[in-house]
Amino acid sequence: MEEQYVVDTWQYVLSTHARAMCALERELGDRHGLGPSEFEVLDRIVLHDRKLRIQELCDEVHLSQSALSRVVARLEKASLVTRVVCDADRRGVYVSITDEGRTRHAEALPTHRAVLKQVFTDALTS
Amino acid sequence: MEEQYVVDTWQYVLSTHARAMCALERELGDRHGLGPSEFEVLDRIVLHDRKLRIQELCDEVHLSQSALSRVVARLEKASLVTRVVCDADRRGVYVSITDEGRTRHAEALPTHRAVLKQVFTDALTS
DNA sequence: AGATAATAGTTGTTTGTGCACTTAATGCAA
DNA sequence: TTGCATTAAGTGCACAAACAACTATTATCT
Repeated sequence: MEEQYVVDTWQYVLSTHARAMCALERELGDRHGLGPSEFEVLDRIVLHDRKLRIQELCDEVHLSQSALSRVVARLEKASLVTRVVCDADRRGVYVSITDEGRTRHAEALPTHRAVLKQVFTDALTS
Repeated sequence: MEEQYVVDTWQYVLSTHARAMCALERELGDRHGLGPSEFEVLDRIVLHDRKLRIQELCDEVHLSQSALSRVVARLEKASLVTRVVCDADRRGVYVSITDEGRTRHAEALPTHRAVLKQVFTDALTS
């Protein structure tokens, strides 16, 4: 693998990530009261259309288990998800989305996609 | 632009960024006592091969001005760079790399590239 | 069965980052 | 020159994230 390819790709990833994250934080935050991590968790649950274990979420969003635990705690406090102990394995916790959570996610989804589309478009034309 | 393209690209960026950042933090930290941001700043100065203004660095690394100010402060404390007030515009600050900084950067460079190469290779084969 | 290891999730602590604000210097207009 | 806006950089504060330590439950081994 070429050195220059590695450096260029990394530069692309860094710059895209920074601009998209920044824009998502602003837009999702201002318009829907959600952080990128909060949205991501809701999005995963909606995508799978079922309750998920913390660890399953851990595999999909790029957060440590402890960070994820706190994201879920914030979401629960905002009544967007509920936590229930799994009775097959009582160590585990299922996270379900509430109706309010579904609504909020549905509202935020177009914003999320629009921001990304904008960022990727800008990346091509600059 | 296709919705699916946007979602997939974003997923790629998120996952690559997370894995590379995590690995860089670990390897650069353990082996060279540098964070990714610290390395990035040193790398930019070496690349340009001259002292740079804080704001010039700001355009190249993806950090806020305040975060950058603190990175430079940490680097200065570690004697890897020096800060001198620009006498043309006395608001500005030049950041120069020290010999020790050059040495440390030269040591860390192969690690940095190797980590990225590894991450990108894994991404292709998984 | 009892002891030990392993796993799921939460909590304490530290650290890096962004935002808003401050300080200092420069540019510009009347 | 004076007054005011602008720009460069640093600082106080709040917050999210990672790491390590902890609790509770389950699996394993003798």
